[in-house]
Amino acid sequence: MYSIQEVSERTGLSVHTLRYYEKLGMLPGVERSPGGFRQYSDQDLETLGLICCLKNTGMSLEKIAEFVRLTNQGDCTLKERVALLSAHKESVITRIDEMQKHLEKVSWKIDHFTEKLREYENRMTETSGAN
Amino acid sequence: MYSIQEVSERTGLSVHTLRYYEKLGMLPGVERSPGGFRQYSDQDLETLGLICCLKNTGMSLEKIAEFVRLTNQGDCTLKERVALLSAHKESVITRIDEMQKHLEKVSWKIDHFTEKLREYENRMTETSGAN
DNA sequence: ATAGACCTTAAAGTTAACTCTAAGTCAATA
DNA sequence: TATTGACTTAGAGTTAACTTTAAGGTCTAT
Repeated sequence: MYSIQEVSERTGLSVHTLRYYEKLGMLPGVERSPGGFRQYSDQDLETLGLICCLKNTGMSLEKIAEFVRLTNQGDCTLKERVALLSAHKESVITRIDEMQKHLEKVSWKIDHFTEKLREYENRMTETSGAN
Repeated sequence: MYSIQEVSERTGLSVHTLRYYEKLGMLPGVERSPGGFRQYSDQDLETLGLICCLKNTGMSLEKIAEFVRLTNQGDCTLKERVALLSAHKESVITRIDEMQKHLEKVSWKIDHFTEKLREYENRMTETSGAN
């Protein structure tokens, strides 16, 4: 069992964010101590790991909460969960592909500016540093 | 020369967004008709193309505006611009890499759920559809 | 038994990037 | 010439994802 502070350190999410995620239904059923403190299980950490993966690949918190809800409904939602994750996977692959294309254009620009910079520095050298 | 409407269609940005970008300093010096309407040049479209590349690879509008300001200061900012774009390029490469790692974990989960789903469906078939 | 760290909830504030509204100007057309 | 529709500005509203604040309860070490 881990305190919210420990989980914060392990996941890199702030304690505020952890409570916020719970409120959004992204991490239901976290146990409480007699005093009402959250006590995270290894399973909770596991779930948080997947949540971070989904978040870091651009899934909205709302969608993640939907996925978690399905998970808690048991095996009868397995098909839906596979569909949800597969659709997400496809969209991420597409996005990475687009980013790579855009990045290529940025690379061309860098090359172009580097060339222009070389010319500019030559001009500066020819006029022996004046202006 | 293109009207804001035409530019909106060509770039996929809304007319609101185009004016907003201009207000943020991302596209200064767009010409105006006698009546005060914006008249975009081919150069403006070119600049918008780069802006979209930078935006779609995750650069903030503020950073893009900074880049455009440098551009308008002429060749003496070439070095800075190369540095800015190169740093951006590196960060995008890193981000793509991270996304691919996260995506791999999502793929494992899909495989795992698919396997569980197969087992689940077998159970359902064995009990000949009941429950 | 009490100080100080750490926990609680509810709700307001922040930031980025739009997105929309209001009130008015300009241009082509019936 | 009067209406329609595209354009103008300034500024308010929206959404996602936090982040902070307020007001207070709990735990641990002395």
